[in-house]
Amino acid sequence: MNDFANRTPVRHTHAPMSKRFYITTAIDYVNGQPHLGHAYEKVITDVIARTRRSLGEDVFFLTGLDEHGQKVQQAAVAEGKNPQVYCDALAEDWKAFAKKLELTNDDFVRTTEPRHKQFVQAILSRLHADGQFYQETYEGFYSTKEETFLTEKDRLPDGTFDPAYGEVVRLKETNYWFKLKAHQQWLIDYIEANPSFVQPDYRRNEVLGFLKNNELEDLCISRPVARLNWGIPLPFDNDYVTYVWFDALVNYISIPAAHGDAIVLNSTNTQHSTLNTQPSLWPADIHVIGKDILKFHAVFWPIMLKAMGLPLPKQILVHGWWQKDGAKISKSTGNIVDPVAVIDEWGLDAFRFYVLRELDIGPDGNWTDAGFKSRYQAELANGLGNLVNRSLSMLKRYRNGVVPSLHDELAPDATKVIADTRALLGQCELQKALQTIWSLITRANQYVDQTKPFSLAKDPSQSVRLDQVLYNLVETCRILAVLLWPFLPGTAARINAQLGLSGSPDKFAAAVWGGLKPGHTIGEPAALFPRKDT
RNA sequence: CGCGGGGUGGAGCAGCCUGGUAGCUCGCAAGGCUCAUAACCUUGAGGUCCUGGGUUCAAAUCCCAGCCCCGCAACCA
Repeated sequence: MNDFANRTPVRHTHAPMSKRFYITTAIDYVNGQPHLGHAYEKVITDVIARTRRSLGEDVFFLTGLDEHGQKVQQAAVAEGKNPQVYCDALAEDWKAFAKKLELTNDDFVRTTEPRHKQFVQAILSRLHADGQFYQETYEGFYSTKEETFLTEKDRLPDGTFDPAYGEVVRLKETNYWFKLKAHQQWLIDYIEANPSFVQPDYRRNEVLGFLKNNELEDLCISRPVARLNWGIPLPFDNDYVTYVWFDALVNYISIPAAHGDAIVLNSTNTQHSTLNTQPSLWPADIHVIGKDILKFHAVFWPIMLKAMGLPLPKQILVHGWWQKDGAKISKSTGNIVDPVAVIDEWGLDAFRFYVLRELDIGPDGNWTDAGFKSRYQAELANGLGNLVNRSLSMLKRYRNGVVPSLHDELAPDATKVIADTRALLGQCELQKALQTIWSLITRANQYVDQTKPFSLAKDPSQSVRLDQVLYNLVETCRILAVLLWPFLPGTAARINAQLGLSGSPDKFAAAVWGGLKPGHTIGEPAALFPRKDT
């Protein structure tokens, strides 16, 4: 379970000073159950991470948990537990969830860990010393029930507040604020000059629209301990804890710091350091997030980083939300998809395939059980599974499983698909990549129909031709395993095993025609995606 | 004047930025094949590309106006 951290030092020794491909998911609020949205974001990120590794890059993939805040505190108290004990138990569930999804994360951050808290305090001290914060007293309407300040927007048309807020009182509270508003124009200029910073483009436009039409307010970064004590104390004022921004977002750099990233460690010092500042992790290459937290990542976070003197992440990749059966996913109405239940029934790869194939990164999507079954049956069972099964079965039956001489009739098609897939993967076009890979499956199935190996097998004079056809088919299956590995790692491994190959098809470099050697004996064919007749 | 997303053959979608025979998956119909998970291959039927204007030699695609759906705040990715 806790093998994440152990991988990192090993990789470090290989390339200690070169920039690694650093990709993150948002960290999830621990006080909730993992659901489809969480699974989706993690799977997307995992596929990108696996893709980069397959292409030979040194990758660091981070995911984790946000564990501070009022809700956790309250929930823990309600159960009569210490908040840390409460979080520790939940964190095990989330780690199990990551394992269920077979994520290849290199670390798993928890914001209650000392390594994170220490870094947060260090960076807060540094920024405080730099004069980035100031204190101000805010007076406003406060809901004692919800423990939150209300704004004019929360007023009902008749001027009152919704009864759900309970008693609303005027309250004065002094807090620390981060100087955000001064950087508005800088951020606009930056986003305009860097079109790939926020993707897809329509999300970028949304951010620019927001920035151009609204005046930024400075960011309140603290809460009095009297109101919230489950948080990281401000190092310069123990009467406060830091609020979510300087806690959760900072995970993206606190973990690099914990791994010795020089550029991040330097940022906690006010004086210039002679440390080697050659980057190893930071800046992140991609932050994968949901559309709901776009503002935090595309507005607050860049300005925070600017204040810290750190470079900005290269890209914020924003995905959409899932609906189920055309309606909002809602626990209260029972309109939910339980990813664990789906995985248990259909297998992890079927789940990964559906969410990646059904929905492009960006738009909202719609989960339907019928659609899931349809894709499982049509694309996985009848498409991929059947092609591999029929190809290997014929080699087994007609040639006793021995790979014949090289032949390259399908090589041009395969090579084209390999090149296209590679280009699409480089752009994180996961859905289009899958469509492209499937075009090779379709091509191979057509090839069977056109060449009729089962007929050739009945005519001894066609033996050479049969060898040629069989080689093309089996070699195509081998290449498919390599192309599919980032998406369907288990299936790719099973194809490889059925081909009698050792090792994992996890290197894109192996996607070159002619990899299967004549004389090699394949393993036993077996259905990859058993048909489900229910 | 809330904001955002969308209206394309029976269903679900792509195309629209960078105008030029309307494409994909599923479903349906007919045919072929039998190696394979009753899977595979071919062909076909089926579309006022929401409406009305405009620009253009040419608009699903650009511009204007309108109509209609769907989300919107803490269960939230």
